[in-house]
Amino acid sequence: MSEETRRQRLEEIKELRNKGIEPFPLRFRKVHNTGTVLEEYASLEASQTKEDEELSLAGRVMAIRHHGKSSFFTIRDESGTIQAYIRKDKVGDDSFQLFKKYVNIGDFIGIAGFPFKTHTGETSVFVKEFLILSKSIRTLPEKWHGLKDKETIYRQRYLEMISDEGALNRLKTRFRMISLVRRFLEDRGFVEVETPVLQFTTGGASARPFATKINVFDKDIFLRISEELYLKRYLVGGFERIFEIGKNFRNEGISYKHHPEFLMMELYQAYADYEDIMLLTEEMISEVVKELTGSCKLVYQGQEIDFTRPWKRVVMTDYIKDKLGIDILEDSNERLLEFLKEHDAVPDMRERGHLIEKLWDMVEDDFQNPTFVMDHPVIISPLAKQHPEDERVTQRFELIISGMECANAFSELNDPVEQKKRFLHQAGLREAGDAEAHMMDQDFIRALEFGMPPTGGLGIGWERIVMILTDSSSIRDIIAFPLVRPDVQTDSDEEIMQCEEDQDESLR
RNA sequence: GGGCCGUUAGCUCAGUAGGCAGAGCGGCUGAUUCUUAAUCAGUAGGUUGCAGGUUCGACUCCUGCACGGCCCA
Repeated sequence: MSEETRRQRLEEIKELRNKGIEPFPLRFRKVHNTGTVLEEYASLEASQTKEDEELSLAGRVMAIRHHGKSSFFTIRDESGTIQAYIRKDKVGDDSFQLFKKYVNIGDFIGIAGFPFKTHTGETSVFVKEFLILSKSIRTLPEKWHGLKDKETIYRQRYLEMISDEGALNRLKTRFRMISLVRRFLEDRGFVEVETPVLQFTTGGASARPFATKINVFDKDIFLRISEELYLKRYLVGGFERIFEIGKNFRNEGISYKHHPEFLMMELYQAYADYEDIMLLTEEMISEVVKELTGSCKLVYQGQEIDFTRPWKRVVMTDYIKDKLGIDILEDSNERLLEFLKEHDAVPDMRERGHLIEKLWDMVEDDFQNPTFVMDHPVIISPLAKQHPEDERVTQRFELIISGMECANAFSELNDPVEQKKRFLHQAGLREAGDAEAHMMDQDFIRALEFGMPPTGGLGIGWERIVMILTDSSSIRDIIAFPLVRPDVQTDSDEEIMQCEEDQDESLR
């Protein structure tokens, strides 16, 4: 085991302290970044030195190549990796011995020196002084093959970040994207607001919530499944353009595109309808894609995806009729069920809405390029306003990219009487055993009774879009710390024992 | 929930009709003042995921369990 390596490192820490060297000092004056240094001195000639320049860098030691009286090593900081060169005649015997004996791969060190280029033309730092900033007592994953084991990657993502630059960049893309979305919306007058995560009545989506207990009230309480119903209360209160970016929680399965806690963005624009929102969605997403990839076209899992506007629009009922020969507005429940039976796709719940959802699932995969699927039936859209030209459907759209639902939007239902009717229908489904049906939210109805302006609303699951931007096959690849089943062995016993052993050792 | 696959040194991976458990990287010791997957010599490191079973003998075959991955619901 590398238990031996750990003990060696712990021993070295003691030795350093005995020499009066603190292996975990408080701070270091880091002046330069490796990235900017590499850029700034790129034009040096091979073998050229700049002895009058002073550099101060810090980072993790990623590789060391000892050569007797000199050593090359690389350090990595957030901006990149740079090579450094340390030589006995430059730093003195003691310092050089200290480096050779006590600096290991994985340690953080700070270095002071000057820039130069090696004979082979690599920009490097000639070390005049160094300082150990943090000792590592565990072995890093192998440098060449990196970390491959999915389980270790998910449980110890920091290891993947250290050993796989691609993984680090995927996460950086995620956070950069969120920042771009914020700026985009703020530039257009949207205000970022917040809504409660803990709710007694969850709503705004069809999903099972996580339930917990709140002690002060001794009552069951849920984690939100969407932000919608509270955001609309802001509109009742007088806000006109709002958005929220935050985690939502759904107590459902995990798949390549589902994760129990996920990033949701919702926005609401008063006096707008779903047409306005469709244009906004196109503009926002294509701008973000272009900013992050430099192009409107990219390849996702071997398939080209073209974000060039305008995006294709498809009316849901027409598409299903063309594709499956089923009229989801007119055909009887028996006909729908019969068709689903033929295709071995009968859902657990058999209310009409479930049958329609299932039929849609059968064709959703057809869309690779961004496509708006529009005008969903009222029965599966309890929060959307009816279409003035056809009362059986709503002014709603979903955005499908690479077969994944990436956005959901509608002209918001603001008629309190109609909304109550829709909730009552949902309550009926709940009675019938549909755990995902919407809960009745009396206060929300009351809010609507005070009046909410006509409003267009939108929800985007940005994580799926990051997947596409980073060519990730699973949503877990762009969630830094995805949910994994607790590993009893390593998460408790072993680690606790190890802590105790370390304690014992330090007492000796 | 069902099917398939995986779990061997810190990491990446080999392995055998069932017959002493291997390599590379990393570690340690030594050599080496322009290397860059540095090189060279030596060396340590394993409850083969866990628990049973079959067998003279199991990393290998069987059963159960745990964790993970992929596909399906």
